[in-house]
Amino acid sequence: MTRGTGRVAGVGEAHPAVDLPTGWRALARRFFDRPVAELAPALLHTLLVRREDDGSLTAARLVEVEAYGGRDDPGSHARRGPTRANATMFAGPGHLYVYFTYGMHWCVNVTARAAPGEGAAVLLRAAAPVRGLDRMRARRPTARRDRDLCAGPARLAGAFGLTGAADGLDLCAGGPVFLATDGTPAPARPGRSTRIGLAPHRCGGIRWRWYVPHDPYLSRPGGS
DNA sequence: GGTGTGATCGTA
DNA sequence: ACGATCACACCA
Repeated sequence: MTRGTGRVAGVGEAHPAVDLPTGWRALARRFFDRPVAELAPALLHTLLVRREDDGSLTAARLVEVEAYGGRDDPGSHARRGPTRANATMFAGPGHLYVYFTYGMHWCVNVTARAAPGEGAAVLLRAAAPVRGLDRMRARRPTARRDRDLCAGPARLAGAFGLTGAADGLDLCAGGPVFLATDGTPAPARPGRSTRIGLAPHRCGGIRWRWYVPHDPYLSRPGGS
């Protein structure tokens, strides 16, 4: 699968126009074109949306994200410059960066502005399902409760059927995957912590995880 | 509710 | 070797 062509596995060619529910609007390039630590908390309460093959929408509201930067960020895939696997982190703001980890899981990021020659992206860690719950359940039969469908980066990727085939997709080109807002603002006082799952020497003391306080759909209870 | 562990493979 | 993880077993 070619990168960034507006195609996703199991999905046809990019569709130029998407009929969104009343009050929803797709996020434009300028939304993503800012420093990653500013973009990340601004993504809370926005909607990840996928237009399925049959025209139906799968959507979930983001409640937990993490920022990953460039050479100065010891926890980032981009810390050592571009490689085959992390190339999309260097593709400019508003692209989908999907990577493979632990030999079996996919995780989804949204790229942000970065310094010249550097990369940056926001890991989508958890979301509250909004539409297409049946399809999410079909893709994730091991999820016992609906609150487990998108509670975790690999779970979220699984619920949306996003794999390496979606890596490099442009989120601002009318393609099958994009972000939208229904007018719900990001929390004025988001929860904040260090990032999850990083080896101690890679944390760098950086508190680049943001989440919606007390939200039931977080990847870990209580959020902190 | 919590903790501990095996699975599994592309990349460096 | 090592992961920006998950599901399940087991204990409480």
